[in-house]
Amino acid sequence: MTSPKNDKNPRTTGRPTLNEVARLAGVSPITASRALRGISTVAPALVEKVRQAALDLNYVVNPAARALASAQSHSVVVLVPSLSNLLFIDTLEAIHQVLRPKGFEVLIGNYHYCRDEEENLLRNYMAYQPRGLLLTGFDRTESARRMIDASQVPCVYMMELDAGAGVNCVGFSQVSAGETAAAHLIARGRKHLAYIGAQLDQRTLLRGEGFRRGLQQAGLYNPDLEVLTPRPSSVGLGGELFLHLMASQPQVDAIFFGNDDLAHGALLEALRSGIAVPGRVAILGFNDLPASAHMVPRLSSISTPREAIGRRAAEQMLVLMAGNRVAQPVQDMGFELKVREST
Amino acid sequence: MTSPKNDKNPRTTGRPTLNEVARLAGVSPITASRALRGISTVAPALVEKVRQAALDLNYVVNPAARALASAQSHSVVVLVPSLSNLLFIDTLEAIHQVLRPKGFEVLIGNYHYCRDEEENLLRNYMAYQPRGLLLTGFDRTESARRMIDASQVPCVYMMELDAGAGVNCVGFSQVSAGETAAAHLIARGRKHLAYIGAQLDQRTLLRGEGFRRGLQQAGLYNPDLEVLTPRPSSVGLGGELFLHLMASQPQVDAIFFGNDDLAHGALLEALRSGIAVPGRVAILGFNDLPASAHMVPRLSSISTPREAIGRRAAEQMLVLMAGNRVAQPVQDMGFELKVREST
DNA sequence: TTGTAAGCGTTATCAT
DNA sequence: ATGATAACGCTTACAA
Repeated sequence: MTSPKNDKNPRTTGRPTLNEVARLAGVSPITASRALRGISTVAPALVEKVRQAALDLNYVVNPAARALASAQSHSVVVLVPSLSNLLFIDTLEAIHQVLRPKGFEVLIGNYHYCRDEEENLLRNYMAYQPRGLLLTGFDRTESARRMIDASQVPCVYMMELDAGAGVNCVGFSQVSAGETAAAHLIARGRKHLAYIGAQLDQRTLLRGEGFRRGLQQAGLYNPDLEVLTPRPSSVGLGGELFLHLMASQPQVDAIFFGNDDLAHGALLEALRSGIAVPGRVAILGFNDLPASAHMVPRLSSISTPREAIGRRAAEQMLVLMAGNRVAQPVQDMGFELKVREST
Repeated sequence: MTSPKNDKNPRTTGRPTLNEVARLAGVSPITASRALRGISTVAPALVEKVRQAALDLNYVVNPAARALASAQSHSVVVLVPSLSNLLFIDTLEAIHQVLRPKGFEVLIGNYHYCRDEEENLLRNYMAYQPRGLLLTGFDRTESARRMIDASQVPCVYMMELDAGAGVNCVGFSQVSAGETAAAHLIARGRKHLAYIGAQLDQRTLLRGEGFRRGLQQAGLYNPDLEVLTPRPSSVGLGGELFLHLMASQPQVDAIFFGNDDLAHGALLEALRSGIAVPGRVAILGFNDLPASAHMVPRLSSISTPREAIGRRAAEQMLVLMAGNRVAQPVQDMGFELKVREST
């Protein structure tokens, strides 16, 4: 004489089921299912009834049952090389914002700029039968590549651009960002331009390549002024590398940093040791973090559309997961040079 | 005459099932299930057989089927108020590090310091029947609270401490952190001490309260020197509030900032406008972000054990999810005052 | 347009 | 210690 469903049954969750919604709405379960999923074959009046019943019962679908019945999960895996970089946080936020309202759950993996770790994460997350893969760049192990191909799971690559057949990617040209940096500093009349990059991931390398190319075209390239280290990028490291370079190559009059953290460190050490910026040396950053506009002097930087990249990539993913081909598989979201006081 | 299972059936995933493993091992599916789950009633010899069969077939359990049958997922929901703060990133990383190897998937929700958004996330994520909840602090809507209680899902609260019965929490006393800040600045001989806090979450308020208490005990409290704004915390805002306070209350000779971002902004603006730090005004931050030690002057700050909090909270959760009670439900991880140049 | 029947892959229950 | 059986809550296939 109590509640009709057995609350003590450990196999139930105690939550209302689609059956109960259907009963309350006076339709069959499958009709309720269709109504709730917005399948057009259901009469508007019934849809309304079912909606109301679901609301009344506080019904939420059981994702496990749905996934089992349809052999499709609703999870999308996103793999990024770092979380301590605001860059990827902004991108992740945007992805969440697009995917969550559509009922997808986002599984985040951080591989700490390590190819093997990315491969591992991929292998692990594949067990969840993800509906989609959002990956960062194109630099990964052969096994990882094979897993992705073999899985047949739709994949969107973020941050970089690649014209390969069947590749969906959203980003910008890292190389031309580097070229733009070079052009800007050269236009400022600088003659001894250096590049400082850390955490040598593909994109840092690509930017350095663009920068070098720009210098070469102007006949200003000097390999001694290229500082590359695999150490993880940080404010402290930026300061350290800056001081070392200024001491060993005193003729340097402009430095392009692979990212803003490094540039902040340089600015701070310049202040501490009385090196005039941009008087003696111009400093240009990359990514345009929120703090950059407030540095002393205010840091010129190349602003990257990380939020837009996340949004667009997620939107592409939605199209792909719906079984369609995206109209424009390669999306160049560009970048913007912000000229402030440091250059 | 082809493969025994119909590869064209859209309802299957094409992956090997427990049934096939069982068949290969020559046991019943349930025995295979038990063997794979490490349930002790299975004979060692059979366990070995099943293990081998699973390996041979490259079997991975179907999480959806498992969740449906057992009414238990393997996902743990973590809700944080922000991701743009390195604080929570470090905590999340640690949580992942503990939970992922144990086979749990971590679902992250960012509620942007908004109680209603937290409530929404909670409601949404509850549909996944999470096995555990890792929440930030104790300040939430009544509905959220009720949902948590009603769900019976084990919960660990991070960042703050609370001696309530049956509450599992890992953090430190925000109030005594504030008191420590006051004591330090007072010991430095400062007489006009201000508190600047933004993004008025519970913890910022609590720290302010501790700071105020410290000042009151020394007879140094002045309500005019308490600047609280709900605007989101940022470097830019810190600079702005700093300049405004110094102009309106020129007697101020020490400022405790609710977090390091704000303090960085203050330091930068002090530099720009020639306000001597710590000469004219001492600046103390909170959280000790990586950049703090490199500011000019180097920022004194209260360092918080965010990584340890995440790790410990996840470990508590593991205990709880195993159905046990944690030995020490309230874990004070402390904090550490780092005295550098700015105070 | 709606409904019936069956099954997705796993685990709980209860028997042996 | 092992197994037969019946769910778990939903969706696909097909029928009406």
